[in-house]
Amino acid sequence: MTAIAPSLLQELASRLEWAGAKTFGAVGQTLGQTVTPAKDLRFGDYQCNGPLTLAKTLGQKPREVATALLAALDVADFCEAPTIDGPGFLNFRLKPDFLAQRLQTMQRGDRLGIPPVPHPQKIILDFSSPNIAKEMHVGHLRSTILGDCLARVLSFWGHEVLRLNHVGDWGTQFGMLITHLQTTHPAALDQADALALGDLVALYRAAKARFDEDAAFREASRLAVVDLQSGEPMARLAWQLLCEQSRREFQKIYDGLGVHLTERGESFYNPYLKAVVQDLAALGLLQEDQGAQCVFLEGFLNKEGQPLPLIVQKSDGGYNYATTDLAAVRYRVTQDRAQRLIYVTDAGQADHFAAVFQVAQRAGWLPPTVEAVHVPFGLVLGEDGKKFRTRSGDTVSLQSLLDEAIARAAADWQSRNPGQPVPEEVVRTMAMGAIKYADLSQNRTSNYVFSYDKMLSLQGNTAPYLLYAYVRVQGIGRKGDLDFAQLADGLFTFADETEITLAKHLVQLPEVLMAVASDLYPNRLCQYLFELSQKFNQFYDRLPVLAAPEPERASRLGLCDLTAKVLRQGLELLGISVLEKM
RNA sequence: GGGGCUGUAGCUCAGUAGGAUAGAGCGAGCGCCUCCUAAGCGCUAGGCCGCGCGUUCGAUUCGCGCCAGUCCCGCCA
Repeated sequence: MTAIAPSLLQELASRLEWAGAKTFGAVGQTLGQTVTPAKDLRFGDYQCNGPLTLAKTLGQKPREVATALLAALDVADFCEAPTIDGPGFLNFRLKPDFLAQRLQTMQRGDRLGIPPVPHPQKIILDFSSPNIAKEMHVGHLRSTILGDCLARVLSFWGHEVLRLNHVGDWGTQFGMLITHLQTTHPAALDQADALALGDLVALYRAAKARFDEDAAFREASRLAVVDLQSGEPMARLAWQLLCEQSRREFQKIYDGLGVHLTERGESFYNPYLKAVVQDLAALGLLQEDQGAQCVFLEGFLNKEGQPLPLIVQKSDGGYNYATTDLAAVRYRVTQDRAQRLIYVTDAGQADHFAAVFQVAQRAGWLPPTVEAVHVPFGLVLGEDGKKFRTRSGDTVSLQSLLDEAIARAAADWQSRNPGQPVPEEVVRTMAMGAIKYADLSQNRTSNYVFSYDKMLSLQGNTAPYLLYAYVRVQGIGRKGDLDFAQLADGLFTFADETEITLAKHLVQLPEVLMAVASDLYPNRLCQYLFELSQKFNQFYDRLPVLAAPEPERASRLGLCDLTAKVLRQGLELLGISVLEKM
């Protein structure tokens, strides 16, 4: 008997695929893709609806298809005999013996029994990407949190993940800013930290306003960009000072969130921009339109039905973000040798990335062997359902948002523990966990309503609820004081339904982590962990652990220990640290 | 005007390669601590799955058309 895959879903899929092919030929192979976790636990643990669909193609009755399939299907090593129910559903139930054995495997391994993928990929994950000379704001929060979580999950599977911070450190805004500073704060151009970053942000706004209304200023700014791009020393120095200052501010936030990134900003690709345009021209993809160099897109039409252009060189000869992104794709494929490019940016950039990927493919820079994918996400809204802003209408700086979450978590803790000193680490962990979990637990494609009260709540699908479940389970483990390394086989026995329910949930971890790695939806992992906590709490409520007789006591301690390990690992993959006491 | 995303319980949201009685949390009501942290658990109430048409044995899911919200739409990123 061959080994059973860590993902039982995948194991069932490949067995069904084999049995389907044997019974019905090529059309039967697709049966493997029709197995899902059971919708209702009364039906079993996994279900396959394939026979109903296949029956139509084959012109047979669904139940006949199911019966024929079962004759060729052997899952007896981990499932009870499958049943055919309703119009032709196949239902599978895991064998308790197998469950016990699988839990033991998870218990003993340092990776919860999940081996890394056999063929790791080089993956570039592009996320966070704030703009130099501006403060990070709530809009950067989702990219940073989502990107970090995806990086952690992909790394867990053994992929080589390069986390790139594609910071906005180049282009028109620097021309504006430098020109404005020349007249208002010349010291900032050649002395480090002459301005606070907050002032810099205000100055940036002022510069933008001048740029929009003052033609002379616009021209001066344009010349400043030219200076900068040609490497003129004074412009270069000013640019470096501004970048350094911003970088330090960003780092404070990344440190607070526990997020690591490699900075490789837009300026990095500057030397490659010219070649992008030249090579597009050589490939015959480039056309001039109103003075700009464009690639006309397939499938993107304007209101007259004409193809829309992707501009890669402006009429003034400058390059833009499309050029940079094309150069980046090219560099990441040829120099970094990436096999998967992932961009975590807001949904508003969907068209832009679709256009860039299309042009890169047509130019041959993005071969079919490399997957490029935009991971879009919705807006962060305030509780009024409108864009998240301060009361005065400004965008909320990320630092103030994090500080506010910590302050509220501290106040909440104090109200429940009057007169006691507030444990800084506990409060910090809860606050950061709450912010991350609130974001990650929602389907990223929808807009998300930011609410301190909800994310910090101890009830419901929140980080504090999960952290508390972990604290409870660890409390038992400490008192139980069992050395699992010393225990022989046969640790797990199931006397009660809640134990089996918990056990079945625990063994589903691999298939959930696989789904997150392929579909890039972290909310699935959150859902899994929340359900795990609920199932653990039900078990905890119903059954004694420490006071139970052997062998139940050791088995239940084993379930507690494994639950703790899965919770800790799962939360770590979300970028959330656990607490031992609350 | 064109395109993307979204529309599911009072609120915040899951879910669906088309399938068995549509799920959870919060909020509301009721119950459970001589017992491992009650920051917990159980029960009850609450739904034309935005609207209409179509494909299908079967549509919340797929297609088309509306309606509403939101974002994007050649030289910002």
